[in-house]
Amino acid sequence: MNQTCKVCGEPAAGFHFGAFTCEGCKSFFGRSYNNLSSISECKNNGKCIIDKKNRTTCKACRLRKCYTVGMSKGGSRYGRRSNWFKIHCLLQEKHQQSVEAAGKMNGGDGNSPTAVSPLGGGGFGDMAAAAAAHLQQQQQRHPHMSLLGYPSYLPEPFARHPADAAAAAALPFFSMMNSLPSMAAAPQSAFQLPPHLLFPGYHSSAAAAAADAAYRQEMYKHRQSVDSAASAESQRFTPPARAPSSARQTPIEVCLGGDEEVQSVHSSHSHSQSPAQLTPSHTIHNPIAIRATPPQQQHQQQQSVHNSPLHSVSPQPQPQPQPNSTPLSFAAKMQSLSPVSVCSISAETAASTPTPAAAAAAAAALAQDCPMDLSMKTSRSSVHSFNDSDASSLDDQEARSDGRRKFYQLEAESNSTCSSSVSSSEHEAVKRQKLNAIGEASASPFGPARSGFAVAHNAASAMRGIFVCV
Amino acid sequence: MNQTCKVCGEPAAGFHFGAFTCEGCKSFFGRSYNNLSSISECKNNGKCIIDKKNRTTCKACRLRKCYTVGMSKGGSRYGRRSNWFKIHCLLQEKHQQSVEAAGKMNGGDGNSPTAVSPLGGGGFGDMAAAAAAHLQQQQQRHPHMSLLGYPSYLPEPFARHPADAAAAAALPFFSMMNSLPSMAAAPQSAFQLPPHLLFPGYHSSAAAAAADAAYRQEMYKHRQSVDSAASAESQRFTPPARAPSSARQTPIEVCLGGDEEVQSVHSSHSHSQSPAQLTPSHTIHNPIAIRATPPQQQHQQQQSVHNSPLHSVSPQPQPQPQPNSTPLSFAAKMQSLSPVSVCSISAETAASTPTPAAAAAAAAALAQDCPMDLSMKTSRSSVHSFNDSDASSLDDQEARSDGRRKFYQLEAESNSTCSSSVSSSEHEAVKRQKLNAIGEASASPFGPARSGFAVAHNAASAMRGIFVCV
DNA sequence: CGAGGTCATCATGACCCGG
DNA sequence: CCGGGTCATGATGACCTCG
Ligand SMILES: [Zn+2]
Ligand SMILES: [Zn+2]
Repeated sequence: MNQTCKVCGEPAAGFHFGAFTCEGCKSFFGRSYNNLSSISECKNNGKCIIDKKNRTTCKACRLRKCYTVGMSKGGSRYGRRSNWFKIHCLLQEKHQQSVEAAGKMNGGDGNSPTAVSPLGGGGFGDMAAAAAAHLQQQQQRHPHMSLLGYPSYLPEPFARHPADAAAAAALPFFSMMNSLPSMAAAPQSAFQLPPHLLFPGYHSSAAAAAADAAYRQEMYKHRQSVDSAASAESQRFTPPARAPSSARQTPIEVCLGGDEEVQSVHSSHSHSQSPAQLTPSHTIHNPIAIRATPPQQQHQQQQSVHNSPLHSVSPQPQPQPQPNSTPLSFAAKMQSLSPVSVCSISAETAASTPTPAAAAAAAAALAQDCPMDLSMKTSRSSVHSFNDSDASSLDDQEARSDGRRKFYQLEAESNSTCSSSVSSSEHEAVKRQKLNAIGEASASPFGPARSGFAVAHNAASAMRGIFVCV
Repeated sequence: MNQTCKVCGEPAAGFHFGAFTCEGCKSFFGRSYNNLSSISECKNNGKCIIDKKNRTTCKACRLRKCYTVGMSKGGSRYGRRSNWFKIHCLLQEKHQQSVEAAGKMNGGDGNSPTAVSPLGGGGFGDMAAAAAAHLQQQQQRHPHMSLLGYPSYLPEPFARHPADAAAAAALPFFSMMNSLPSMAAAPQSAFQLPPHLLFPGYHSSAAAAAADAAYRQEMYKHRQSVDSAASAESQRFTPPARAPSSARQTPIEVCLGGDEEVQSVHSSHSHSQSPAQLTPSHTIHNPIAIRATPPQQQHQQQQSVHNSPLHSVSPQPQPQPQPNSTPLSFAAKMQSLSPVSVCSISAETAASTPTPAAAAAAAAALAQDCPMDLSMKTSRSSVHSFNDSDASSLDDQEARSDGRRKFYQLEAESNSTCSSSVSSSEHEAVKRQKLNAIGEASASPFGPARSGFAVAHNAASAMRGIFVCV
């Protein structure tokens, strides 16, 4: 390969999380992404230069550089080929079709609703194809904005506090970003995916700026949540915890609910009857919900999904408390950006909420609780302080012993037969703690912007197995 | 106590190594002092600000700050009171005497040979008293220059390479230092000990600059030794290793030789007959060779030492290959500065070399192999790669398996009865490795300046139990 | 091939003990 | 009281397995 780590310059071990990185930076990103609390602020205004020698000296700048070079959970691959490869192949095909379609009949605003990629039965590209088909159906203006972890190109005022302004000024091409708002706000092609997802090693300045903004935003949110653990603003979306009757409204349960009515390709039902009854963490680690079916079948499935009354997501309520054309909405949108966006949920499901209002709530809750992948364990063989009081069915239950834990809700299986999980092994306890950490991080004040992307949420949640969480 | 750590600002745990520090900074200094190889260069030109948050992010700057606030191995205490307290009490007394003596008869250049402190039998202050008495006898111009780890105030050209110049410019009061060369080069009082040793918490700018220079010098030496592991310049002082016949010239053996003819107060002879025969590391950990005898007796001992033909150190050969008045000699002197200087040798001895030439060689060798205290273990319960081939008597033997190991010489006991140390426990192996590391660090190109302080070396080596190594 | 888990290794600092 | 040893804890990254 002969590539070097885009983060530290060491010889790269491969293409990890969307960029060529070494083993160390790969592990670091995998560890740090969900664990912002372990990263302390840079003491050098974020201007640290990361190389092989001092990559461990400033975790903030290292993570920032990870984002800058295009790393994200969304840039990861599922299956034998990388996401990048799949999307690249699909999108090239798609772009070609779109171009020739535009040249032939010149329809629409460029997002001509062409057929889904005939690239077909190869077995890859399905995920992006599904997303493309659905998003084209929805006629979204910025379909890629929250797809695959890539935030929008919208420039941000960058005036949260002086340090932010300084960091923005330090960005090499940020001024160029500001001078091209139209390109950023209104991409010409509906499937103009970010180049760093299309071509590894290539990262546009806009991508770098957006990644940097995403990183800073994430850190900002984290700081907010750390500083004010239980602020009043976080009450806007009160977690409906500990109420089994309101299970329909818990965020993850919405993700996983109605699983039985969706055919499962990599379903975990086969071994879900194990005596331990599979705690949620285990469930998350099941095969990822990427459909490996050909596009035609995928199309049919989507149609069926849309025909089902449970999946009536087309007329979304779109609750947007903020106007979306003022500069403030820009900031609000920026605030809703999350550096990592694809929420890998096992047991592929669709957003199967009974009512549109519930669907919107589910989308909002999704936004609140995602990203929620339970990646690498950060601690091993340590008993921790988790109380093994009775641990009756992690689902819809609030951890109540540790002061730092807020809540967590998670439906272990689609059908709620798993009401008595044993949670015996500490392995699961560790993962439960991770869940708590995620819930804690997601409890940050995150109000106005979350619903601003409800439409994207719904679009994503209508896709089976792919959940885009901003 | 209500003091704060002078390094990081955390509430201090006590007075450690010459400054009020927290537990962390104390441990860090104890670990890092002998272990420069574990400290990588600062990526921020040494301008990192050390506080509680980011004290672990830049070890170079942390260690530099440790030196800046006056920490040194020589600042440590032996006994119930701290070194600082002892010297403080003695020197205050001494200074008072000197002042009133100067006011009365106005003799000499301020170093009036007054009687040694009558503070006497209290049991503390003896070490400094001995040093004071001897140094007054020798009429050294800069007696404190290499005493107790405090380097001279000589300014340095600071033009090793551009980074050095920048670092020097960053020093707050360095320009002031350059404007006062006379004060720095010729202290008015013979016992004008550095204020940071007299008053904890007080650090003059000169002290800070000198500490910084010492730190940079140490790092420079280390870098040199790392870059060119076996450079030609290091051959100038070939270690007389592996030759038992030349044991008289091995550096440490010179320190410890002739021990039987010096009365031992805290001698380790009582338990030196243990079956393991006490590897050198163990010997170093014996009670430190600070005389606890009253000054009068100390005075007599010194006299006897000087009367002995073995200790004819008064007419030192003073091999100085460089002239000592040119600017180059400044740099050379600066190069000879070591941040930590008091070499605590167990089994208190005097420099008992047969010939003056050998005494000079011993001083040079001392300078080469000190500091050599074997402080805290850095690795535990790891077998390492040390070859346990036969390990016959660590003394005067060269470690020959590891490529990075250079040599080490150490006389375990004064009388060479310990020719068959077992070195069975890996505990000792670890310490042996530390010895190797020290030898490695001291094998750096260090030529012209070492002998430049031969007079100080001899003065120090003539003092029993206190060895000043620059 | 890449994601994620494992675990040897190391740095850190709170704690303890001996002098 | 301080130097130094101990060791629980956390971070790191090379290596491995699985899909
Ligand atoms: Zn890297
Ligand atoms: Zn400190």
